[in-house]
Amino acid sequence: MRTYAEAAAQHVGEQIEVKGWVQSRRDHGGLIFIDLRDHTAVLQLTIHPDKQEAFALAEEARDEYVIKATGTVVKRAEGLANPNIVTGEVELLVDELTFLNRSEPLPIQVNSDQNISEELRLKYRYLDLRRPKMQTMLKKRAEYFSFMRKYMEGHDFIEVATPILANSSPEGARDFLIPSRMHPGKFYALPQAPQQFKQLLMVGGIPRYYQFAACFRDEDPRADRLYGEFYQLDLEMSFVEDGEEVRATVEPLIIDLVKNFAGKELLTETVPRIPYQEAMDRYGSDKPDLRFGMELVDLSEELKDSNFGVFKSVLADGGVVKAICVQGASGLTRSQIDKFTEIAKSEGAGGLAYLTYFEGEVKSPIAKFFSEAELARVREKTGAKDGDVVFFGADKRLVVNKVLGRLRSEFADHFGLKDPNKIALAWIVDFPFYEWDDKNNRLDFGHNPFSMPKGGLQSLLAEDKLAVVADQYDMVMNGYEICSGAVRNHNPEIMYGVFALLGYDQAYVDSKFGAMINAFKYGAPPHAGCAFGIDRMFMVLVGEDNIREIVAFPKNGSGVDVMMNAPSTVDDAQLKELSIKPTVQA
RNA sequence: GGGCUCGUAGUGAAGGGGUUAUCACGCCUCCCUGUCACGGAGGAGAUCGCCGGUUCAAAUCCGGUCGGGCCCGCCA
Repeated sequence: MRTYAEAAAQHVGEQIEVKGWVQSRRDHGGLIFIDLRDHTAVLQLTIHPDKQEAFALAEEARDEYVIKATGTVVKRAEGLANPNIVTGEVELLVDELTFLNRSEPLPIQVNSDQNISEELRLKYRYLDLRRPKMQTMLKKRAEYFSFMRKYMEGHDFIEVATPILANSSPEGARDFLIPSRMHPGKFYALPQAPQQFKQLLMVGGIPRYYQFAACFRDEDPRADRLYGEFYQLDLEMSFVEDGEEVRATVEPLIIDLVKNFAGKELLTETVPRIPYQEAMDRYGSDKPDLRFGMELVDLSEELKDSNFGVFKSVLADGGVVKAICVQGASGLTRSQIDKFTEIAKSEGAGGLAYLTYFEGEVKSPIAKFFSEAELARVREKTGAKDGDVVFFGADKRLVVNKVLGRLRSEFADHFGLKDPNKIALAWIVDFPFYEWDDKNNRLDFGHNPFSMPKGGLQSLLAEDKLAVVADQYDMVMNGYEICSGAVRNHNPEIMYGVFALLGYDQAYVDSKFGAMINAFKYGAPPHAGCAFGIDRMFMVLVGEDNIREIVAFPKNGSGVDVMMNAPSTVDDAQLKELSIKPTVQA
């Protein structure tokens, strides 16, 4: 069987057989056309009444019937070609027609561009996948995987599969637990990432490992975060002591993907390395979108003597006053500004003060609190021009950065500053090893407890534990975190040390990470690696803003597979075998 | 767990206290030999998510509830 695209191009004049779905049927009474669809194209079948059996069937054909037709590929007569389809120069003059399967009227239309609710698309995903957009997506995704695999193989990475039935990990996300039949009362867990296994591979003498790793986390989803399961391009390299070596190894792959797979333009050929603190100060985010400017400006010094009560008290409490200048924002309506204010509040701001520059004047309810000199300094430092608006954040540094960082992104969306044809990459480096947990009022790990503190054991002695820096790095693509990695801690002494600072003793570390810490005692090489969130990266590369668009069978926002009805109840016999007794009735 | 938002024939949308709830696609019947999102004539199909309240009267207003989406929390 030939594809329709081939048939059109190479088999004119020949007798061929085609199979496919009825895309549409046009019945002219004495002549019937059927647009037949396969995975390559749509081909017009022409059925004349002199082929009695075929014609009778053609009258019965409906959308999405699966049919087989034999006939002759003929060039269409002058003026009858259809330039809108690839097979438009030809048609199949049908001799015989067979129904391979009928179709009931469809719950969602396959041959239409109309919007369909995601709920229905997911319920009838097998129909949704027939649409050209989804067909293209799946093909593109396969190509994407192939692209990455070739690169990894070409750089001496060895693919190793690690267990799916693994152990519950004490830190991190919520686990998916699997009850053990053979060991009643005990549980496996699906891996949140193959972190420990890949480090053990390094100890096992594998020089470079990679894997398309399935990762499982039971946390609430987002538009850029799948529920339950997702894939990482997971990799690790032994005898690496400097994270730059990992970054330099994988960076060309990502650049190649941007330029040659996605066909997009890089904002800068050289990928900047931005220290975490600098990213927070300048962009208010550890995953800044660098396609646009609108950087945060610190005005604490310039406004330290202002008469504005809010700023005054914040600065007195050791807080900061920062601002972003939004170009052309003077045209925002009151209700639009209210919306941005709500967003600011949702991130912890008390309100949203601003200065509007319009027709040579500064207009603002708060302008009267500032002296001419102060206003001049604000204007100079923010670079505000006529038509711009300067929005302020005043609070503790962390809060201000978060609020203005979010606003920066929201304003960029509003004003269309996120060029879909451009990709901006950055490495964010030097993450803090520890951070302060406000809720529990204690020190906690910032990111990954397995990364090496920069400066090793010595660094842990620092007075300010929050100043300890992890040799850890994230890659950011257009404001999305697409990769996280680190130079790992392969030294048992330092491992015990980083946990000791949080009050965990040696026995605790042994009990939780026994296999790994034990392995480190037998000649573990230094190693480093990273993992790319490849679903999310694919989403950004193909310009989608919802990650469910690029997955064949995603769960919905409530973690439900609406097509398969998972999760579901199970037989009592199954539960009994697993020694499980539910405390709630579903 | 919290905030915002949406829910009207199979699908997508319009309407917004008062006659028979509007349109497009799809579906059914009939006509049609060059269409290609064919065309023409006719038809069926909706307890306006659910429950309650206000009212002479609720799809419309109010309260609750269920379901979807986005966000916060969460995601070492």
